[in-house]
Amino acid sequence: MQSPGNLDDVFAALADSTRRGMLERLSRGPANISTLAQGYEMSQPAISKHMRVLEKAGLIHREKHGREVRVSVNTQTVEQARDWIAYYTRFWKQQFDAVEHYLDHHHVKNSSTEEQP
Amino acid sequence: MQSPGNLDDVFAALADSTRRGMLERLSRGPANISTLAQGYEMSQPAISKHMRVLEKAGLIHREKHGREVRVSVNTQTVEQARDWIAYYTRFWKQQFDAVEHYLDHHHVKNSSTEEQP
DNA sequence: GCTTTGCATAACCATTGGGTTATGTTTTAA
DNA sequence: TTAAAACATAACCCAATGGTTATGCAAAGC
Repeated sequence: MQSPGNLDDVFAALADSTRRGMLERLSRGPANISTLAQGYEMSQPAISKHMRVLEKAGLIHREKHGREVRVSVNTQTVEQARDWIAYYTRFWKQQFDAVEHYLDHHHVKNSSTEEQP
Repeated sequence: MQSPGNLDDVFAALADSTRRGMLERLSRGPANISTLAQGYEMSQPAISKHMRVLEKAGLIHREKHGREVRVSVNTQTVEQARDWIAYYTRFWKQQFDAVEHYLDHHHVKNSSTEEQP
């Protein structure tokens, strides 16, 4: 049973283009591991390791069907990561807009890194 | 000039609670590095390294003011990461909902990992 | 002027991460 | 029943990460 995924593991799992590619592939529906491995020039154990990382992060769910493993995305964990960013983005943009507003009202655009002599 | 940040670097930067803590702190407004370091029991060079990671990822912007460095969040990069997740979340949830719908119509809930004998 | 403050940088160390080859196990196909 | 397919696991290698101490350096304070 994969944990809901702490953010350290979740973001670390997303920090690899191979794993992101697999998740993108999974947006077209669940797939076997060998299917997910298509197009990646790396050994099968390497793929296996990536799956472990994604699973430990709680980003995917595995289902054994005979000798194959069907993988699907755990939307809860994915939304958890998105929500962390989305929550703070609100405040970050807010202050960003405030600076824009300030610059706009003082007609000093393009001065972000300038030093006044 | 920091790059717009490729997703590898961005997510890797987010995969550390110290750095996420600093970004959270920055949601209350820009701050000096020494201010950001408050509450973390680690050496100053360690903090410096974290700042470099955040900057290389394009997540923050530095502004020298005398001997101090004012740090603020680069909202573009942050939104870029959020958008990647948000975009695929749509499809992931879609198929997730489809499965839910299927299970609902066949009255076979709680059967995700069961094997029928 | 001299000292302290706020950083950066270098050199080092232990751990982790992403890859490999080799091997094993279970299920399916011939 | 024997072979092949679809995985997992172990042992290893090398580069990257996150921390340290030591040092340097420019700006501020006294």
